[in-house]
Amino acid sequence: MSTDIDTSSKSLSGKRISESTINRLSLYYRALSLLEKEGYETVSSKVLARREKLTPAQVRKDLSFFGSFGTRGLGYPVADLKKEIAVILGIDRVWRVALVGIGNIGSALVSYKEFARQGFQIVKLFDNDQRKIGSNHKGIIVSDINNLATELAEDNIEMVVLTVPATVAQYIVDEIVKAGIKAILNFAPVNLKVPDDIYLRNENMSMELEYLSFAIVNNHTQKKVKL
Amino acid sequence: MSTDIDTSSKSLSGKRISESTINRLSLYYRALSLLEKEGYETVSSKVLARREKLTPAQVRKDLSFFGSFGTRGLGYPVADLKKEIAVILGIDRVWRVALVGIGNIGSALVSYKEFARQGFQIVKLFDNDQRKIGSNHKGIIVSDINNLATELAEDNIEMVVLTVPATVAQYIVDEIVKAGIKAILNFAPVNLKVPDDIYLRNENMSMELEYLSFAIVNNHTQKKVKL
DNA sequence: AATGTAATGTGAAAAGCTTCACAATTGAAT
DNA sequence: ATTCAATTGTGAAGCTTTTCACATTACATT
Ligand SMILES: NC(=O)c1ccc[n+]([C@@H]2O[C@H](COP(=O)([O-])OP(=O)(O)OC[C@H]3O[C@@H](n4cnc5c(N)ncnc54)[C@H](O)[C@@H]3O)[C@@H](O)[C@H]2O)c1
Ligand SMILES: NC(=O)c1ccc[n+]([C@@H]2O[C@H](COP(=O)([O-])OP(=O)(O)OC[C@H]3O[C@@H](n4cnc5c(N)ncnc54)[C@H](O)[C@@H]3O)[C@@H](O)[C@H]2O)c1
Repeated sequence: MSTDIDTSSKSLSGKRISESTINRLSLYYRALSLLEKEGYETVSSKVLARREKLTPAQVRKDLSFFGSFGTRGLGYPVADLKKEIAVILGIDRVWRVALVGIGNIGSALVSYKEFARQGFQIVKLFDNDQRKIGSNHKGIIVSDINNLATELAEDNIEMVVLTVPATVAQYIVDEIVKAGIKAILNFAPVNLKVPDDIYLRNENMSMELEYLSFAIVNNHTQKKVKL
Repeated sequence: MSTDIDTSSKSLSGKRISESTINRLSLYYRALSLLEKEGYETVSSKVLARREKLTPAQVRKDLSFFGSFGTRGLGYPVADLKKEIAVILGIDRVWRVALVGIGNIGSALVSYKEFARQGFQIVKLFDNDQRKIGSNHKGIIVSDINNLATELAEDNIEMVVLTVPATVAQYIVDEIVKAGIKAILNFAPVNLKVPDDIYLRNENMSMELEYLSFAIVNNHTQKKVKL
């Protein structure tokens, strides 16, 4: 047993948390939000697992990387665990996000209230189309892409959502990196080159449809593919 | 059963193909399309890997699950390999897709020409909003959600893209399943329950933003960029 | 024909991730 | 106070995926 006073969360130094674990934390967070609304005070790994189609062992293992949040015999305190996960994921704060490319998908994302509710506030929009620059989208005036660097800095932007055509995505991402942004969510179906210290995630919808196509054609089972 | 002579593709019975391998096939396909446009006739696993930030061994291993498509000393024939992958993924044909929920994100997806170019043709739209039913989106008249089952069948729809509010997603998905659809791409941030024989994929954008948030806050060293 | 070079295809090793299984702990019931 | 039931936290086992390394093959050059 530990003799010192344990402040629930563990130090992560030296530990490598897998991408899958991080993604599952998002699922736990979502499930806990719902459980909280439904009035649950505690939840077992078994119930939490069932809610997101995972296994109880997986839930416990994932959480154990970050601390001991549960009570043996009882389960996890819903509200507290939710807060803990928010801290781990870094969503216990507001992130100032800019979006570049106010086209079809960009407009849809700006209108999406759930992002702001999760702490991701889109506060800046950029485009290169003169008809769009200066126009108002959900209370935000679209800025000229030529002012990207200065306005990103002025507004303390920390993340950028990129929804420009694939043909210009690499050029724009280079500008975003030059401006000092460290995290980018890209929707263009192209493999962007960024320095090692930039966090880049890609949203690839065609890939998901192609997965479905493969599944049907090869008569494959959801988790483990059997041909 | 089959007494066919062996064609270039391997017999895959009993072999398990990982989800990652399938996803990487999509990336190879994308890279090959580009290489073809650029005029390349052959490509080595080394070059193909560099194009999508993977390793040459991974490329060769992935492809080897499905056959021997390359020539030692030379590499892979670009156009042929592209066709082979199209067959494997089942995108050497047109898929008839319906979209349910013509809101912000649904409208963006309907306008997205790249899907059709990849063989995913959105040919049917459904909504429950009287102001939307009967209206024209990119040449498609929005149908009443109440006619879902009959119209999906009449139109030989094989996949559904679901872009309705999270609160009604489970109800709608039940109807879609009842109508005999086997593949669904869901955008609502909710864990949908479907029978084992239904292929369901989820597009979760909040999860990607939360990953970025985690990465920044924890100064997370990423092994690889998420596909 | 022989040699050199490039690059595949693939078993085997290494690394990574998930599941197992159980001691430990808590709260409730007797 | 003791027993019982529930459930966590975790090392170890089991499984999957990735990487390694090299024999093999094809073509070009001499
Ligand atoms: N629409 C979808 O459903 C969908 C789905 C998946 C992926 N995508 C991808 O998302 C991206 C955007 O798609 P879309 O359908 O919204 O396209 P779109 O043409 O509607 O929007 C692109 C926007 O980017 C702006 N833009 C172009 N060049 C720019 C530049 N140099 N600087 C700043 N802004 C610039 C345009 O003015 C336009 O507003 C594309 O890469 C597309 O492949 C779209
Ligand atoms: N907008 C985004 O950028 C975004 C991003 C990620 C996820 N999502 C998710 O996608 C879904 C749609 O988001 P949105 O922003 O487009 O919302 P939206 O409200 O603009 O669109 C939803 C559409 O579904 C229709 N609808 C509602 N109930 C229906 C029913 N019973 N049958 C048929 N149609 C019905 C509505 O009439 C509307 O047209 C939501 O689940 C949302 O969480 C949206």
